[in-house]
Amino acid sequence: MRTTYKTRPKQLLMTYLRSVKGTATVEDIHQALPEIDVSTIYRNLEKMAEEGEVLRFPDELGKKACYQAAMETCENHLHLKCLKCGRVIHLDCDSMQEFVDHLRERHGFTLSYGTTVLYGICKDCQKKEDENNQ
Amino acid sequence: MRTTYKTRPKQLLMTYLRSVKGTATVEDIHQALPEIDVSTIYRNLEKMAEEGEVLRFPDELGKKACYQAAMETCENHLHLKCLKCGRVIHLDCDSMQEFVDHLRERHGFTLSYGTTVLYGICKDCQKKEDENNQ
DNA sequence: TTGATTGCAAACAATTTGCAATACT
DNA sequence: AGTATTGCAAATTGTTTGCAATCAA
Repeated sequence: MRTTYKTRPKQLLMTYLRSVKGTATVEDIHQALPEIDVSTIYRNLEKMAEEGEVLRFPDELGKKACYQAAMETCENHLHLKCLKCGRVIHLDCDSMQEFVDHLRERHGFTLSYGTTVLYGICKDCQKKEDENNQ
Repeated sequence: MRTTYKTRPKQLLMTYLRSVKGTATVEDIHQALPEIDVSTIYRNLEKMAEEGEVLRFPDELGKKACYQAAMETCENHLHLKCLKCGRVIHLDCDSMQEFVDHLRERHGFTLSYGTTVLYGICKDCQKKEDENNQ
């Protein structure tokens, strides 16, 4: 019989996470809620992530975790990063939606969310490269 | 005038990375090449990643980095992770290829590589859920 | 009251940095 | 010779854990 207590730290944590637009690192959270110990933050986030209340992502460099409150309408973020110029292209919803539909139709998989960066060469850099090779 | 020396550690590193099918962690590399100090491995990998010679990914948990020699044909990894059962579905190449083509046609973006996990509900869990709601 | 949860401090793991010694050209 | 690069050791950063004190039910 595993009971769960509704404690102050937990409530503050969720309130804070829900108030944040995007993702927050443990450091962000601890700065916003200095009265809560980092170990408590880590412990709760892990549990909440297991239960699907919050989502966990690796940060851009894979060095720390980012958390985000799981919303009803969790946006799918998809970015295309050019290996040459570093430009980040935000993939529009239609392109994403098509892919989401494809996943459902062909794989029976209902996408809830995803954050990722795809690396490649963008249009402009490709053009430049082509011109140089001419 | 920034010159670059072709040193033994660098060569061993690249040879090793190219011999590995997928990605390798710094630990993997250091175990394979114990004569090279980890700091040297880190320093070189960072430089190589900047120059595009190797690719850097966060590992599954976002706790450490994985590196991979940048190949001509760099496989795109795409996994679908079910939020319910945790099952990981490996997305087949065709689905991926379609998406890659779409990116090129519609966005002029040439995808080099990408590693990501998309979270959602898999077919089986959906079925179970539907049955329960009936 | 009883077990879940917290804060603190110490442990761990991954990565980075300073610096003197060494290797490359 | 002169600079880039290395190995080593120490420092940093992100995360986890043990444990006694505290809190929620």
